[in-house]
Amino acid sequence: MKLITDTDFAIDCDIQAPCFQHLTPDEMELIRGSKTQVLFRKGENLTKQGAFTSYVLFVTDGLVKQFIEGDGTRNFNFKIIKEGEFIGLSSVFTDKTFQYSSVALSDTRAFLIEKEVLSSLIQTNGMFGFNFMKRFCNHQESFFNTIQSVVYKQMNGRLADVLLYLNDFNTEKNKLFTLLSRKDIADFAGLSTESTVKILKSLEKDCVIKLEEKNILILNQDLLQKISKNG
Amino acid sequence: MKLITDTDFAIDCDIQAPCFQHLTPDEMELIRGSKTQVLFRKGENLTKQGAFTSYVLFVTDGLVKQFIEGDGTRNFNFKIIKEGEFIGLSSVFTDKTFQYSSVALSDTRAFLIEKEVLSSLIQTNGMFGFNFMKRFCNHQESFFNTIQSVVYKQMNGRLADVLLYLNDFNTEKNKLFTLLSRKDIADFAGLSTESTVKILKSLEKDCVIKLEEKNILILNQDLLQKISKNG
DNA sequence: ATATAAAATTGAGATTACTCAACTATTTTG
DNA sequence: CAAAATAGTTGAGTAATCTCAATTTTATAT
Repeated sequence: MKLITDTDFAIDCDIQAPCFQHLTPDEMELIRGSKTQVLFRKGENLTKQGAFTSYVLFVTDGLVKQFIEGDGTRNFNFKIIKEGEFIGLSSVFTDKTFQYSSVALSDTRAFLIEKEVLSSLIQTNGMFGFNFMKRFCNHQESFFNTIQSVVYKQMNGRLADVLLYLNDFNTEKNKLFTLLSRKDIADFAGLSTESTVKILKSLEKDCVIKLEEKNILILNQDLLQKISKNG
Repeated sequence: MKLITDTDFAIDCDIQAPCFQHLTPDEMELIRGSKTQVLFRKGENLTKQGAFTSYVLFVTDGLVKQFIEGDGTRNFNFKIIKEGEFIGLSSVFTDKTFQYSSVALSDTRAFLIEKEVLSSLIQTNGMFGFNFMKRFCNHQESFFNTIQSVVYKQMNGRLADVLLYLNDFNTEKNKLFTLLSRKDIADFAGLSTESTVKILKSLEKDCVIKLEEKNILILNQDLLQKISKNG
């Protein structure tokens, strides 16, 4: 965890983020004064489940996985965070401790904003507050899909869902799949690593996907969506 | 669905609800003007998954189950709502349609508030907005527990979790368990009805619970909590 | 009150997905 | 670069949970 001294870069970032648009210059200055930018190395924790929350993170570069820690051997991965997204929003309103852990999948830049500052801005600037909450809601929406997948579907459908979800983050710039282990993918689907490997291989045999080293290419998106529905 | 004309009662309710404390008299009048009170009979839908959201509900009396609709034969019940709680808060910020269904377990009184009114209040009255958001967050918090239970635990642990959760609503006035079928309980735990019945019977044999008609008495809360942990 | 429908219960068998063990491939470290 | 550690793969056996069918109980309607 290394501090970045280049404040120009940091200031650029917060000005560009759409959620900061409704702030007055004074309010913007308040944010600037209370934030610090941090570089998280691949594998480092941005949040730790159970730890006290004193700040909110805003990711400006990199990829992060969010997960619920289980009994030690198992985690449940529920979200990938990319640049332009917040981590730990609920701490502003209610949480004393983080409900989940977050780990950088690649070197990740984020700035940390004291939650008291955000809290007071939300209360004094209703427009900012409303947009901030909008963001928070969007975060939560995906939980319904996650629960649907985990509760109703079985192995193939769940893994299909996960592949489709992860594929959206698999760009030229950031090849998400190459950053994830088989266990990571299994933890997204709530399956054992072995089952995950077996299904991946079987999907490859059926020409739905192509496994090249760690990267995964989706060859037949339609079929994968069908598997997601019927699973 | 029958309109209640007794507005005095309705006005009493909104004044008493703690979340309406930070409103000015004018703002309160805005709420009064935009709301209508409705009586939902047992079994009626308060919200229907997929339907357009035009209002938020505030329950003043009765018990409601919230659930995600599955493939037709299966639902996943994730929450019980009692008096003093909102339904459909996220629609104020983002949702065009309801993400879940809600059905009255007993005759339920609720008032409906146009979401545009709440939306503008949140933006003009930051304090109200902040408290409103706090409420919304508390609603969402339980999702982490739900996911934990569903993903990590097996039958006994999941059912134990569900019994402990439901038991908190099982008061003298409102005997929740008598309003729930075995399938309802199964849908909370994400189990088949048959498995649920078998575990209930086995818990009764071990003197952890007592089944009297539809009501369920928890005899050994500590043991149930242990089962929840180890399951 | 009786007939009918719905819900609860029970057991047997089938299915799903996991665990374990062995092995191979890849990555990391001295 | 070699050795060790980690990650990925595969198959066989096992455990968990579901499905189905039969039966009993409870609720509803005529």
